[in-house]
Amino acid sequence: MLAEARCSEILHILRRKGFASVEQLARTLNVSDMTIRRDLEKCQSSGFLKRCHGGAVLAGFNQQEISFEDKTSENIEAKRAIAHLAANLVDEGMAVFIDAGTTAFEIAKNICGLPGVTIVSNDVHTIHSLLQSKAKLLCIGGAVQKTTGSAFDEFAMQMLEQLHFDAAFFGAHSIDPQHFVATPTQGKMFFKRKVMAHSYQSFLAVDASKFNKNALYSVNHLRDYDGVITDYDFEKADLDALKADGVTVLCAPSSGEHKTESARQAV
Amino acid sequence: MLAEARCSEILHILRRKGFASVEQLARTLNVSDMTIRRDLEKCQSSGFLKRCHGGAVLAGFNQQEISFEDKTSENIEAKRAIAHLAANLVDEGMAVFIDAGTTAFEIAKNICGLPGVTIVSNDVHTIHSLLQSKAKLLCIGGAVQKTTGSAFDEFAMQMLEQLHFDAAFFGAHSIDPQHFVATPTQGKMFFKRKVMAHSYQSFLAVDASKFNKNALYSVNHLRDYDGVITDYDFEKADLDALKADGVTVLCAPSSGEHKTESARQAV
DNA sequence: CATTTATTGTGAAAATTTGTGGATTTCTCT
DNA sequence: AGAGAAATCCACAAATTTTCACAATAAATG
Repeated sequence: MLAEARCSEILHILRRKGFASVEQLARTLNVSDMTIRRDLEKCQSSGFLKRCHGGAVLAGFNQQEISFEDKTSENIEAKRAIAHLAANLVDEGMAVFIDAGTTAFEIAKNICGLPGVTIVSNDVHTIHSLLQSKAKLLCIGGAVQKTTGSAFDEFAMQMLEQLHFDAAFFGAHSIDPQHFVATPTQGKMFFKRKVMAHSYQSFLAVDASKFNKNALYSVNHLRDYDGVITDYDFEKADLDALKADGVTVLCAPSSGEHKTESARQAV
Repeated sequence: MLAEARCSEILHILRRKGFASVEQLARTLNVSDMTIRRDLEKCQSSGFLKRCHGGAVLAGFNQQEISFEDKTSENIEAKRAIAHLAANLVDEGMAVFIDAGTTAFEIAKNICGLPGVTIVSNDVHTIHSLLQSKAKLLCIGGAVQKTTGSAFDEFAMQMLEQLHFDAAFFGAHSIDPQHFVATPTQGKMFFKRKVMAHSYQSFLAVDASKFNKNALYSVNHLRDYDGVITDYDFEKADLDALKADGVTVLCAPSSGEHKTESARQAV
């Protein structure tokens, strides 16, 4: 049986049962458990399932998935470092868009103390958490997706149409090897694009775990951002490839040295 | 059974029953109670349930969840009673607007379990607290007032313009002796009026403390509502005055007897 | 046909999860 | 308030799963 066929069989089983153990799958498909683990790893990075100790669950099967991942996120350190770096890009009085997700939220926490800053977000968690801060808050309305707590429907788009940000900070679901930013939801794709179109500057904040993964909907390219803030510890070759692609990288200190390639200062 | 699957099973049980004991879960899932405790701990940190001595309750329901509200509102008992009464006015599949404030929020908690219900609110607290519920959520966007956590600016008005509710539940700052509902902010006045204009039915939910107070902006009259839900223990003379004014009063049980004056059933 | 490349299996070390017994805390009831 | 019961927490051992490096196998290439 081909590897491809095995993967789709795994997904098929998972869709029926919701979850499956490594041992079970190995027995069913007549391969070693190591092979199953490698298959699961592959499927996970394309976003179809979520790996867990002993097996895997279908992505979105239990709503836990998202918040679980976020809350227990190991790389909260990296996110802090990224947020710290991002904060330098914001000045007093700016109107800043904060994307949904924990990475962007960390940035918001770092800048909400600046005088006269306005924070705009479509993420209920972000808005709710910043109620006690000094920042002015603007909540993007719309149907709220329960798993993420964010809105990105037509209402959100419509409100966006009437706004213009000094800067926008985006998170990302994944960045593929060709340096395209991707997301698993169509609505999010359109929404993110429109936010970018309505922002003077745009920055992408991604921790190392987001690289070399895939998702269905391609949002845009890394070069479309004024800066990509990350803690990923690039190989020299990778950095050269990024530079050749016209990508501006701002490396967060957590990964060691500062590797700021043609970094621009915010206005 | 996988740990992940076990956690989602726990949540599943909890959603059905509201509460589950450690012992019970351990028996059902064939694991030790220590394991269940560790699972509950995990689920709690992702906010899906609230741990308590002997077991766990579903987050967003009973007591615990409203702990932050508790401090701001003394007469939570009355609000519960009012909310309970209000819940009878809502049926499956309805689209319901929930006003900003703790009274209306209590109502939201009471109806968010109904199948197919859509909750619409301009209150960040309400939306945020209902993320774990079954209800569909629509967040009214706009500039968020820090003190109340709600939006009622032009953006909010604009979004409202495109919505139509089956029912709207309002709170109130004050009700003056002439039975006019008042609020201290101009924006809120216009907003509330527009919500009412866009709702098939409108109900006012007010605890006893709101009566015979004043505020600058007069929103409308008690008779403009399809029902006024309260725990206020009216004198006979007061009730007659209200009836003479054409007001429909629905008294919540907390104040003793049911005094439902020409109460209407919801569609 | 030899060589490279990708895929799969194997075993040992590392990490994670689970159960157990005993100390500690919390709850209940007088 | 205090005794007794129940539940929780803690630390450690046992079992299971994962990871890593490397060997074996199969497929592809020149």
